[in-house]
Amino acid sequence: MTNEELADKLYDIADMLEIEGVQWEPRAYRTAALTVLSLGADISDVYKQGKLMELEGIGKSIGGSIEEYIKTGHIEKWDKLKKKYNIDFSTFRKMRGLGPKRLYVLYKKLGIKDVNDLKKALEKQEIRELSGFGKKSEEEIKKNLDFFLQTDVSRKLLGLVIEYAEKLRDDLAKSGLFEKVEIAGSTRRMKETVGDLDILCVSDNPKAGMDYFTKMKQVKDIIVKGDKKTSVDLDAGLSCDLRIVEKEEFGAALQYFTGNKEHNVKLRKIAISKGLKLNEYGVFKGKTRIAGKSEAEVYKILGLEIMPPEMRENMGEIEASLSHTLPKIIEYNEVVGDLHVHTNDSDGADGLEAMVAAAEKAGLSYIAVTNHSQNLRVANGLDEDRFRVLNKKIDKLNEKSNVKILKGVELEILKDGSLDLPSGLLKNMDFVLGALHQNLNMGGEELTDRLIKAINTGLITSVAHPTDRLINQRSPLPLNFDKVFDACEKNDTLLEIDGFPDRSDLPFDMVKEAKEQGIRFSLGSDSHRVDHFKFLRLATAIARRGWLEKKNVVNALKYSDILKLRR
DNA sequence: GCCGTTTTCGGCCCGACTGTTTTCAGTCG
Repeated sequence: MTNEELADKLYDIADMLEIEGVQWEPRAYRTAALTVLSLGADISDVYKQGKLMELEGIGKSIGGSIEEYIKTGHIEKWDKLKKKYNIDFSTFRKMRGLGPKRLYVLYKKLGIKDVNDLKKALEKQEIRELSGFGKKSEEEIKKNLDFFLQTDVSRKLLGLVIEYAEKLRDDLAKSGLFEKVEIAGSTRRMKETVGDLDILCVSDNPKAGMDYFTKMKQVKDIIVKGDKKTSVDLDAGLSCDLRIVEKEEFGAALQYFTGNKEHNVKLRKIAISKGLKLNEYGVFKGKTRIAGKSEAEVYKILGLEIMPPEMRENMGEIEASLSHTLPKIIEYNEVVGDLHVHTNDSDGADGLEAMVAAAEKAGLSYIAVTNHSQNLRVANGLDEDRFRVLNKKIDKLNEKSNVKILKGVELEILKDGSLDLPSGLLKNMDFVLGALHQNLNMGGEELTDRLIKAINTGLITSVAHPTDRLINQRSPLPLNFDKVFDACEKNDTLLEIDGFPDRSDLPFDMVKEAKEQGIRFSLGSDSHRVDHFKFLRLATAIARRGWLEKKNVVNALKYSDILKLRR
């Protein structure tokens, strides 16, 4: 049983209760479902620790249902409701345009249970005959179904859309129709994955602005179009909301559309407790706007210090802000080196000199060249002799290079926890990334012991991409991270934040946890070619989302100091 | 059904857009 499966059940119950016309329960179930979804840990572990009821939005009744589901695999309430409403809600939730109420009408009148039934009914043009529907509704549903069936609905990787989003922003700005253009939403928070793009503009001619937007070459289809809000599908396979507001509203709107949702809900409640109202147009006392021009002004009037967008995930930042204990998180320009770089000596595409030149162009003052070790044959891993040759080459290049090069390795941690290269060589390396790549089909406990044994050699500087997850492709390894963190703390071993888009590993919530235990981090782009250095920015974003300060990140050290990391 | 910086009872974020409705419900974010 996964958190996602449980969340689906809870969302189903919410949908079915909404059909029943029940007043507030659906909201409670949705809150609980979201809590389960965004939980860092496995829900059954939380249950075993007896901490279910401590979770936000989970009380006696829903907590009981979760317990029932963990123990039996069923929730009686769900079973009962599902007998009345045998609809494939979870699939329809991923499709746009049909909510519980209209799904129920389709179910009752036409017997539509799932996407296949819907397709048939559309072919027969039955839907337009229903009261409350019409020709336009039917066409809209068909359009949404086609889009759903053709498009990969999973969230896109930030690293693959951020430049596209920035170009879209710049193209809008170049039109001259907008006073301001700003990216908001999860892209502004630098979340690892992005569902759609949110762009916020100021213009005194919204009609012309929206016309320009909907005619841009990136726009494939218009979903809704108004003066304040327009939604479109883009050629990049994701949708985009454009909002246009007045200058005086810009800060409130930027705050609102940056989110995340739970962060905003909490802010609104604070506003209410102060007798104020917060919406995307400002902070209001009665009907008078008392703030809204800038984000800082909005936070200040609510009694909060503003925090960077990366921190706005309702992970304690509002409480820290209220108590004036927000950390000063690391700035992008404070990261001066990249500590995970490959060359064509192992599986990179470009040579050492080219990579160093690209690093200089990226404004870096040093890089660690960390090619794979011999056992990773698929990546052309290097043996001891080849490393000695490469290291000599690095020493020579270092004499004339502006960008300093650390002699490194991304070292295989073998099946039994031993290291893939002799310790004599490793002791002369400047930076050793320990990595698990092979023989991963063992139990969590064995895997944890294997990694800890390697850490305890004291020869590993940093643990590469610690969970080994690949977003949308591969689950994290079943490691016991409490134990791994303890081992890192004891050996003063770093954890890596790998910024390669589908890795984004360590994930930000675990970064925050490890930081609280005093562990330090290394950041790496995991570059395999000259244009990959841009991923260091994504690693830095994860560091910021995990509340890391300058002192927690070794990439903020000078070259001479980073050499001292090795004993 | 959940929750508490005026509350253990009585609230629950709130606005934009669309279609089919003649004043609003459904959906989305």
